[in-house]
Amino acid sequence: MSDVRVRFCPSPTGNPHVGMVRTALFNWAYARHTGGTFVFRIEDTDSSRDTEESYRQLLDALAWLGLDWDEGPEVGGPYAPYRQSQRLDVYADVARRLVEAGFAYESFSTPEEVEARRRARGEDPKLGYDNADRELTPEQREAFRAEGRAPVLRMRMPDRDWTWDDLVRGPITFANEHVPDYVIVRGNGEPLYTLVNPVDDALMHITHVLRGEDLLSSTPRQLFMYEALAAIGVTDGTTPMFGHLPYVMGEGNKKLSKRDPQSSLNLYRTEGYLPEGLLNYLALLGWSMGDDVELFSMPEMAAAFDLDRVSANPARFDLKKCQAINAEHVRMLDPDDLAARIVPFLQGAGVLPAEPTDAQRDLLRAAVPLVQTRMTVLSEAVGMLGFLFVDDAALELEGASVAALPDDAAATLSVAYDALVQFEHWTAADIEGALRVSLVDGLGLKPKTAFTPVRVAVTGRRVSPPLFESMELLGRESSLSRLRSALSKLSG
RNA sequence: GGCCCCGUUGUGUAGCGGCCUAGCACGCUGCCCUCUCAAGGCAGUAGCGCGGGUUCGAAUCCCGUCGGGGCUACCA
Repeated sequence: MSDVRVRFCPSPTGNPHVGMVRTALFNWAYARHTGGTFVFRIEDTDSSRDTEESYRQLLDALAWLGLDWDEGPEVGGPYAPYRQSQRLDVYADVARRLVEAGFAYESFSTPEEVEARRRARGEDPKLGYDNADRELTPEQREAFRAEGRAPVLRMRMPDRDWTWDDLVRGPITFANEHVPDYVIVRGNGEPLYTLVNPVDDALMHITHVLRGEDLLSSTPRQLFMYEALAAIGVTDGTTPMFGHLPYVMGEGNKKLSKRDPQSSLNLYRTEGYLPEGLLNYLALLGWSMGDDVELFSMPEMAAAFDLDRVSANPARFDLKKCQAINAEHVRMLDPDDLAARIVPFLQGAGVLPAEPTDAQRDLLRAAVPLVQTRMTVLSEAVGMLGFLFVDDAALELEGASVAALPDDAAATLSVAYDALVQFEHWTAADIEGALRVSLVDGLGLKPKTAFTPVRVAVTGRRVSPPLFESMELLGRESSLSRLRSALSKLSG
């Protein structure tokens, strides 16, 4: 095992989204590539926004995706607990020591007061906090408390510039005046991200921080936090390397937001994307393997993943491309595996019962090769294969498909029935042969014209898996029964 | 407004000074194959934001400019 320690530390708010998954994936891949440790930490210190349901979904999402973590909820680890809501005493202690050492101080100013002061000085009110509370005397602080004010805690930023060598962007510098005395603890005593994130990264010995670009500007303040933590003896002073991942964009030029339906991981799960397909696509958003290879498994990605191939420019989420990548993964699946993955979708649609019979499982397994190259997502199996499992009497003929049939469709069906009913062999090749002789040769129809009415009669749709193979799987009795039934519907 | 990041076809990328008359994939268009739809095969479409430099030579290096995005909270 290498010394590399990376982490994925989402806040449990709302539903898991694809941008979050991409961040998790890159961290996971880097840990697996380096033989390091992947830490999963829950940043649930905002009691007003965090929910238990969101927490459960987070665990469920990573498990479904197969992004296994080495330390974190449910598996534990040397720095447990990994839910920040269970570590509040740690942060309270650190905050107290930061104040005692002079790195942090109590601040009573309200945002309105800060703005008013800046205006009075003829300054831009948007400049933010003005360090007014830095040197309050004990008497002044008492006076504020007497007014009923509860102070926040702010870091006392030293007067210097901040530079680091970003893992994906190279050297980045922020000038001193653009890094404010930021708040680390709320007036009500709740610690903020600005405190808990670097504290835990330091305590958990994180070596590489790979996170979204939105956190770029908070890096300077965290750099100082590391120094402060070392100075008060909380850590040994090691600071992680930072790498800021590009945004995942939605439609237009906006960052993909949680509100955007296209960003919802659950959507992709319910539509039947394969975890490996979704992850493969997401990997392409900001990383490339090179050598014109863009189709790979997660073990292959882990073997190849390196930070120097991570791009800094924002990538737009392209559903079409995502579908294409997923379809490739569907095709790469072993048919038995595909069949097993399809079962829940057929069950969910009521096509299969909760406990499918052996005959149903065999039929599905036999049918899978017919649809494997035709599917983009698993949920499509319901529409493609449903006709195989429904009772003959319950088969519904799609209205539009029936309407598009030519006028002589009934006659075609009649001839087809007569040709097949006297036929004892029931293999795809025999069925095809019989229908070609009777319809194409006999009636002089084009193959497409000849077979479409039969297809609609047997499968209920104009578009279906290959007809003759489908009829073989369906069996002689069902096939003939459906021809009879369609014939009477068309004639009547 | 200030700060920071980003800038190769519609989209994602390869490219890290000459192999680029810019490659690959998705998309789109056409053709082939064909029992429908797919898959597959073939062909086509479209790009280095702009302007200066540096250099014998720039998509690749530098500067400027324009454009896009993010941050600017007692959210993360």
